[in-house]
Amino acid sequence: MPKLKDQNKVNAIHRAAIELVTKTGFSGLKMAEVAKKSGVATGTLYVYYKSKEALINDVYLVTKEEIAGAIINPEYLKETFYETFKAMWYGYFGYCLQYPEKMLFVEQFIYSGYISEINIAKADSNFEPLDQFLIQGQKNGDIKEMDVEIIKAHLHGSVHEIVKMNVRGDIRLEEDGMHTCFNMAWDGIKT
Amino acid sequence: MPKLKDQNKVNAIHRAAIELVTKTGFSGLKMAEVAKKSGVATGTLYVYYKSKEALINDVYLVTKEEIAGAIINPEYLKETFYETFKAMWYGYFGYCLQYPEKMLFVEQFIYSGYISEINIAKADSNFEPLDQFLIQGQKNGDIKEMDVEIIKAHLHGSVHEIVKMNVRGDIRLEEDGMHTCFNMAWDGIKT
Amino acid sequence: MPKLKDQNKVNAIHRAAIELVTKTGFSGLKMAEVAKKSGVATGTLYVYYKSKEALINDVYLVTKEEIAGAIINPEYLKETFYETFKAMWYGYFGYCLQYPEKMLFVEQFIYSGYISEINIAKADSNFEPLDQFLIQGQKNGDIKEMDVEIIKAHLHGSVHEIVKMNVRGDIRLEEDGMHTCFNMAWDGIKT
Amino acid sequence: MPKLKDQNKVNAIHRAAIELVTKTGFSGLKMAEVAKKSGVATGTLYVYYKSKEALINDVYLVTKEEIAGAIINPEYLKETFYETFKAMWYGYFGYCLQYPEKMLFVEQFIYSGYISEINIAKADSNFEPLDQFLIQGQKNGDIKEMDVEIIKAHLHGSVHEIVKMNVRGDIRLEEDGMHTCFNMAWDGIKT
DNA sequence: AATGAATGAGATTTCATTCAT
DNA sequence: CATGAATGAAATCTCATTCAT
Repeated sequence: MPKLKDQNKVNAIHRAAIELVTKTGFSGLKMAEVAKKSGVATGTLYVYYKSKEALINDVYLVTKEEIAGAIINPEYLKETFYETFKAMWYGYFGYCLQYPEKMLFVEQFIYSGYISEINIAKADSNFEPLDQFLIQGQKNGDIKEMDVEIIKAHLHGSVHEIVKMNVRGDIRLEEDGMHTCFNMAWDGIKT
Repeated sequence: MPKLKDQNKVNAIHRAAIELVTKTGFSGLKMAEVAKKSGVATGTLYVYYKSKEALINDVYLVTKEEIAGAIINPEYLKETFYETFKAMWYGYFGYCLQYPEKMLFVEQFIYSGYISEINIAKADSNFEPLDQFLIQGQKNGDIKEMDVEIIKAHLHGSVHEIVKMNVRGDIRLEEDGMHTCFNMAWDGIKT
Repeated sequence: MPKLKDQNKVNAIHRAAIELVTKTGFSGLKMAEVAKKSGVATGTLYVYYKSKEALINDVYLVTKEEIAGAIINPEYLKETFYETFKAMWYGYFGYCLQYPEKMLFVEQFIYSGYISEINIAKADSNFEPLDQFLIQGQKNGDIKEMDVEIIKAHLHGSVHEIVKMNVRGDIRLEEDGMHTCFNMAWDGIKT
Repeated sequence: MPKLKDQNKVNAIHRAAIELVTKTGFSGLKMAEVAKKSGVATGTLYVYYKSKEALINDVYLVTKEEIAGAIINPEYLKETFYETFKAMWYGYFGYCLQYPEKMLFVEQFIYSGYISEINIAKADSNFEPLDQFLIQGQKNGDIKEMDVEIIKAHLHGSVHEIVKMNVRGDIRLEEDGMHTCFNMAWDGIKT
């Protein structure tokens, strides 16, 4: 969490960190480069964060919140479970396609050696409503009965890997392809 | 690839590297620690590999081959597509459950900043037969029509995330749970 | 020397610098901490002093003057050399007991790497009358014949070390102990 | 304490650190300079010590032991308390004259901000025999009755300040001067 | 004058790699 | 081949000082 103010700078620093991690991995993330890319002096990074670790953890937290927002959105509430789920899935898939760096950052973070357990828990709490939604779907007989964590893992694992393929250029996702992906997701979990 | 011989040492070095990467990520992998954990001197690492990058790439290649072997196995060939697929899926899932460090190593490698493109291609070539198998399934109308890469991404993304949950202790997979996971996978891709 | 005015702030800055030096040494003295402890902004320190060195030198000079005043005091002039000396010694000892931070600051200053030779000489000039007094004592046969600088070194070295013990809590000085200390001092220099 | 070996290097590092501290104070001690002066690479310093603080603490400990050896020496044991004390005093005074850097290092260390309490206690334990000797002298009525710590403080405070004067060139100690200094010391503590 | 965020030179520390033994 | 102490380039971090407000 930033010590002081100037949200513009905080944003620029976050953006720089995320992009650099995506390009070179956590091992390649250098404070000097973050500084340069975000247009501040190295010392300034330490005005906002007490260490590289703190910076990375903050980026994680903020990004996770953003991701939660891409899934959990009042506009996505529809008549049926299916329709709501579909809106959420497309929300998430679209987010990942648009911001694959953020998706990658978050994914790699957990195995980066920079984890703060407290932050993980804090970040996870943003997804509470999603859990509730899925549990309701199970009660209504819409989707398979099993640990909600597994369902979420199955769903986002699939999304992530597909988006990664797309980013790497190994595939080229068309409108159609996306729908088939959704069908795989839905067919997998529906009863 | 190792410069010289003594397969025992090579194995010990691989094991150490994999375990350490899982614990601290690539950013945290230190040659000194690899040496200590594998019971050799730092200098010795450079007898076997010309650099950290070379070591990591070799571990990647060897592990990818091992993984391919866990999926593509003559014993898994059955009467029907479904049965063969099932055997393969369980083969992979079982491998990941048993060696999550290897699964994680391989997964993170691509975004580690240590990639050698040549190695990636070489590693991927091991999975050719799997592609053929899936394409045949599509021709036969067993599974959905779409880019095979996407199907693979969908499947292994799901497996990885579920295994990671299990490793972290967020869920506890029983015999039953595994079957439901398989059903999610199969229901997702079947026609 | 302060650039401008507001004696309250100057005093607060001095106090802060002295206390911090006592706690962490000159190597640990940070302008940011001086600012915080004295209740001003870092920038303000540079309104009053052109550099850290200038600040430290000013504190040194002012404190040395204060110390001279604790020793050289018209009220201390008595009938005999012994009585005057005794009054001075108690004056100095009492001062050091009351302001050990100032004593320590001054003591460490010389080896701090922040010395300005001019300031040292200026500070020393305050002690001229003490030199005269001691020389007179030698002429009268009250105290041993030897370089006055040595006598002063002997006396204040003793006082400082005893006070430091007391500050550290290694000893607990009572009224009695102080008298014995004085006797050590006097017996050492008397003829 | 050194991690590994090569006592030559350890000695060179110690010597460099002591000389540099004497010249520029603790604030001026730079690892790069210690490395250069002792003829090793900066990295090598960290092979021997885990931090600047550890290095400084080790120098302190070793130097304190050396100092204890300069005072507590079987050859100094004489017929009378007076004679033994005299030998010890000259031993210490001589040591300080010969190695003023070490004396200064030790003196400044305590207020350097680099103290490790454990080390202080460990270093002090070397002086146990001296305490015993002084206590015996009090029992025999040779010297004044008072806390031994105060006597030691009085004595070494005097020695240090006189030696410092000499080093600075403010005085020039002759054979004679030294004897007078001893007389001040002895007259001060004798009964 | 006063502020405190921003700076960047410079310090400490790390770690992949080398090399004498 | 094996070793591990030594290296030094490069990274992280600090902090005196500046400067826009």
